[in-house]
Amino acid sequence: MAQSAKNKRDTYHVGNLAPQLLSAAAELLAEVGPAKLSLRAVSERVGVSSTAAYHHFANRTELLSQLAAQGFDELGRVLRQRDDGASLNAKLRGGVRTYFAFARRNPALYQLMFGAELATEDMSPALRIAREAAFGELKQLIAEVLAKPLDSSEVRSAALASWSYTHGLASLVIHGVLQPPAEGGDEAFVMKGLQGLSLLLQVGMNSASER
Amino acid sequence: MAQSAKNKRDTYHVGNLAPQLLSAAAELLAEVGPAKLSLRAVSERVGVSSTAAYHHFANRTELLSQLAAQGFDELGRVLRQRDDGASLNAKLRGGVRTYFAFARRNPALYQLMFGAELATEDMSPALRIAREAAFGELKQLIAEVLAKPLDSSEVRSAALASWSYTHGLASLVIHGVLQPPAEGGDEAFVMKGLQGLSLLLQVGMNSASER
DNA sequence: AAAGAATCTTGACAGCGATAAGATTAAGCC
DNA sequence: GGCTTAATCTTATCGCTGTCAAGATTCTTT
Repeated sequence: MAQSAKNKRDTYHVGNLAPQLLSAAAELLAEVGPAKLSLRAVSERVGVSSTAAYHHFANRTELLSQLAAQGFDELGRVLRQRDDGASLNAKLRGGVRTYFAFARRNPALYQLMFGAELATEDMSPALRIAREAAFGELKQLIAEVLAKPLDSSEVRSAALASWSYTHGLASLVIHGVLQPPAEGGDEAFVMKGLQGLSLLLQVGMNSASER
Repeated sequence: MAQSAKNKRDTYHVGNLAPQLLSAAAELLAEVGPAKLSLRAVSERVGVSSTAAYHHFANRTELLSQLAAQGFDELGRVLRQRDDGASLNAKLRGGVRTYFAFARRNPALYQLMFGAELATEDMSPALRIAREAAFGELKQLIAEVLAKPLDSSEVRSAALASWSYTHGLASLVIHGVLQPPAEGGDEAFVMKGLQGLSLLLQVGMNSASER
């Protein structure tokens, strides 16, 4: 009669299966990665039949989409909480560091969020919105650093470009192409890259608006 | 008796199956992407039984690895041919443009080269070598732009960082997160990002070696 | 020409996503 | 309360996948 949480888990009707499936899927995702995450394994972990999930999610893709959307929500959240008193460069560095740390903390989730698995044109609207919101946080941060209006063209390119750099670095590290040196850790690694990039652009970008 | 090219393709012994499988796989890769590339489809395209490939490749992963290695070879090749008389910034821009264009031209191959599919610790040595060689070309280019020794720490970080930026941009575009605007095309898109990044780093990186 | 190795096919197995049809429980209605 | 209906979960099954084992065919070597 307790209408919310059902305790009789030995047979049949579980009750609020969807969230249980989602959290089991999140666990498994971290363990085996996005490609090898099977609905059967998720169902088994919850203790339910292999096809039970289909009454709560249209298919595997929808379950993964919701996981990814949760990821973008979380990413947006960590990007939002920043030190308002910080200097401009501290703000920029902090953002990059936070983003990179998120990716490193949740490599499998990050792969799912930015991988090919969900990158179809009929992508879930909720996922698309969550992603845009996360990118919005990023633009907000860049706008503060540049002290320019949020939707100016400079802010957009700069946000896009700094996103590309950080995402690229995270992606290369997560996929084992690069590995941050043991000494100094990720922090120093990311910052050194930023410095290298700064130097390079100083040398190689002194003609402003060609073309 | 012609020992190299066998023409009797109606039955049995095909002869030099491996390259045929590879090129069929390359075609299919471009059509369906790395995740959905099945050995059965490859075999069928060549006109051979589903398990024939196992006499030339240990498993699916090895076939994909060879495809990816070919990709890195090609990438290294296009990066190597650059205009020696160009200015520093033209050289840098040219490299970025070439790299990005390669990724755009072969999105599925690029996904395979940098995706999770082959990113295991027991990765094929040949693939690892091919990847290192391609990165070597990149470092070479950056060394020229910076006019510094090839294995200096500045060149390494700058190469790594510019790679991260370009890879990140390519990755975001290929996975549908960003899309280059119709007007101007990829070229302008990439360059605008570089400018945005340059501006941002000017503003946000004025303290050199903080910790 | 015979023997052995290389190459390709047939047959089979387990795991996957997904659908259809049936069993069980909950909720709504009188 | 009891009946009806909808929601939930299970069982059975399909087609597809990678992979292995065993047999058939062809090439190579002697």
